[in-house]
Amino acid sequence: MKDAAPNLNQRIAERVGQLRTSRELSLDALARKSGVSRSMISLVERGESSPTAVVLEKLAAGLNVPLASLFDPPAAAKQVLSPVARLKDQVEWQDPASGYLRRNVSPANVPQPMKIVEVHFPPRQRVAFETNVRDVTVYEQVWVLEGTIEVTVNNECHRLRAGDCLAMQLDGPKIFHNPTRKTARYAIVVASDSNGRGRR
DNA sequence: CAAAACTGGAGCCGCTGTCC
DNA sequence: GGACAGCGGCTCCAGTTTTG
Repeated sequence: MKDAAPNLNQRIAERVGQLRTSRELSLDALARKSGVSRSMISLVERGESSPTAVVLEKLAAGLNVPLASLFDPPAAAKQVLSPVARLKDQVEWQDPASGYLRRNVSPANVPQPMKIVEVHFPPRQRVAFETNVRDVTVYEQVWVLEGTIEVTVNNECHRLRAGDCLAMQLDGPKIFHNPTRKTARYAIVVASDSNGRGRR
């Protein structure tokens, strides 16, 4: 899926722009909320930059959505809401910085509070999310399917092997690290407390 | 060391609201 | 209606940081 990347950048661009305007945030306002410069946000919204996972996570926090929902098609495009997401239709995105590959497994835009994401995490790589506090509570569970990863949440490091599952809340910095020489594969289940709140 | 990602400042342009 | 100010979006640029 190499040629899908520009398409996906376009999708992220539309999605970020749509979420920002729906929250009535200017570039400046989102820049202040997310900690990403407005120049960068402008580049992302025009699809002229390949943002890293760290930047996207900051933007997602500023927009009060889970990172995974930045890969959903824009609301206008959700004409047919299928409860099934076929493998070929599941969006894949690769972090240009670490090379980690994530796939949104869950069907896009279904009105449910949880999402499943599959991640292939390259050997020796490390991704540090700052994870700003959101107005809504976001919960995550990481279930390791293959290999070993270390997840540091609130300064506590958890070494997870195949079959292990870690539950955490997205309200502080977290670091994903694969200390081994083998790609790790894990599933993330993300759920948010989206009970209407999130207005601030 | 080079390239890419990223930041922050400055300037330009278009739109909108207000005042005379 | 025209002048003006304020705001938002975009672009350019110089500089820093990170990564391979």
